Amino acid sequence: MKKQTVLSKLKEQEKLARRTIIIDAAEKEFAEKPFQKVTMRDIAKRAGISPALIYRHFPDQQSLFAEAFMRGIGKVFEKIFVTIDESPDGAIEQVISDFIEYFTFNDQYFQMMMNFLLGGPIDPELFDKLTKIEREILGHFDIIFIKMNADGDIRNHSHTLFASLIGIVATFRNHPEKNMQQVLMHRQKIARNLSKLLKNV
Amino acid sequence: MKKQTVLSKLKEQEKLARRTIIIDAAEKEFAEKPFQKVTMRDIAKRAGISPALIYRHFPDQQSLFAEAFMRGIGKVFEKIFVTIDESPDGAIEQVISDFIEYFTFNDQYFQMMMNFLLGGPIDPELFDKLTKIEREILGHFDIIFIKMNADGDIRNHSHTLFASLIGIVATFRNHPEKNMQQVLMHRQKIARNLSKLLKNV
DNA sequence: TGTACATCAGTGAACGCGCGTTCACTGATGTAC
DNA sequence: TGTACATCAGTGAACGCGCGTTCACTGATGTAC
Repeated sequence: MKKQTVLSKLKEQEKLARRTIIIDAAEKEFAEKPFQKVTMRDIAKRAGISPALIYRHFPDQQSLFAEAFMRGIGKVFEKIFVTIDESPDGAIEQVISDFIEYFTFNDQYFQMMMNFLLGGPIDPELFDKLTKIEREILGHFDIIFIKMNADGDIRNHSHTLFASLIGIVATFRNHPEKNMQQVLMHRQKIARNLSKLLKNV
Repeated sequence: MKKQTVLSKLKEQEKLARRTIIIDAAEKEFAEKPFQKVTMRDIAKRAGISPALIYRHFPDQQSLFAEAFMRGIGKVFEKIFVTIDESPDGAIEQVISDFIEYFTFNDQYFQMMMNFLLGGPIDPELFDKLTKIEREILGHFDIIFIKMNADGDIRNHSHTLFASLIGIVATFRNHPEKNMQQVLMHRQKIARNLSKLLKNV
């Protein structure tokens, strides 16, 4: 292997490492305040770099936020998908409960998801990525209902499940200083009701 | 009746009329673009007045938006409440369908609702009003389930219904230039599935 | 090995814009005497 | 009935601030000869 290649590989890694540092910094900021309030300056400060440097790694704010979002939700859904795939009956209760729990303790990502869903027009490339994720989720939800031998339109059930989960997290939230455990319990209670309903399909 | 009283009553009416004109203008703007993009200048222009004048009637932007929102959703829910009250069985399908239809064609208000739900801290007075509306809605949803002789925790069913409705509207939306009728049909399809599930409670 | 030049990560300050809100002022109408 | 003064809706322009993004520059490291 040529020396140049080695060096350029190191350069690549370095670049990647910097990207990671920036995304980490962004995540930390998101954890502290609503993501709408997180500024490029905040992130730069947290990462210990100049704001301008962020633009050497991401074309704009939306791209950075999107990448942080992808990385964030990637983890949960991988776990959820494994649960679905490995369970003989699709483990609907577990899936619902994991979904609720994750988005309760990572509200940043829920907020971002809502923002992508509700917010106006976005970059087409980003739109494609999000559509792909949504399809993946629905695809796996289908598996649940197939394993349950559900009657009727499987995809329709998946849509119902997905929408209801989103709705539960969107609707019941931190009233001024109600703590997170209470919110979680309330959501889980409604979620259990939902599970029960969906068991009869 | 004294002349002064008459005059001051007219003054009052005039003032109220101006308020109404401003709210109307705001609603018209909301109908044309996502409410986040509607500016005070836009509204003033639409109402044919100076931006500064708005501040003689509303202390700030949030108050104006909130009032427009209240007026907007007030209409649907009144109608929905009547449906519930007058139907022998609570008319759950009708209620679900009306809810979906209204928020499909009045997405502005849905967006505002989401904004209040998700957005951080708001004026306490406004918060109270919104909480009151939510309670009213849940209270009427309770009536549905009572009329249906539902088993188990009634309020929990109402929460489930409310959350799912919100979720359906939040989740399935205008993909770039999919027309509103198609979106409505898709939502109604999921909503019918939800109705079916909730009939078994 | 030494020198001139290229590359490129990295920077702090500045640009530019949007937008809520306020300011200082006008002019019409009402009121007191 | 006429005059001086008060009130108040209404205005256009300006203030102020936040924040994404870009600019012009620096300095370290690599490369060619």
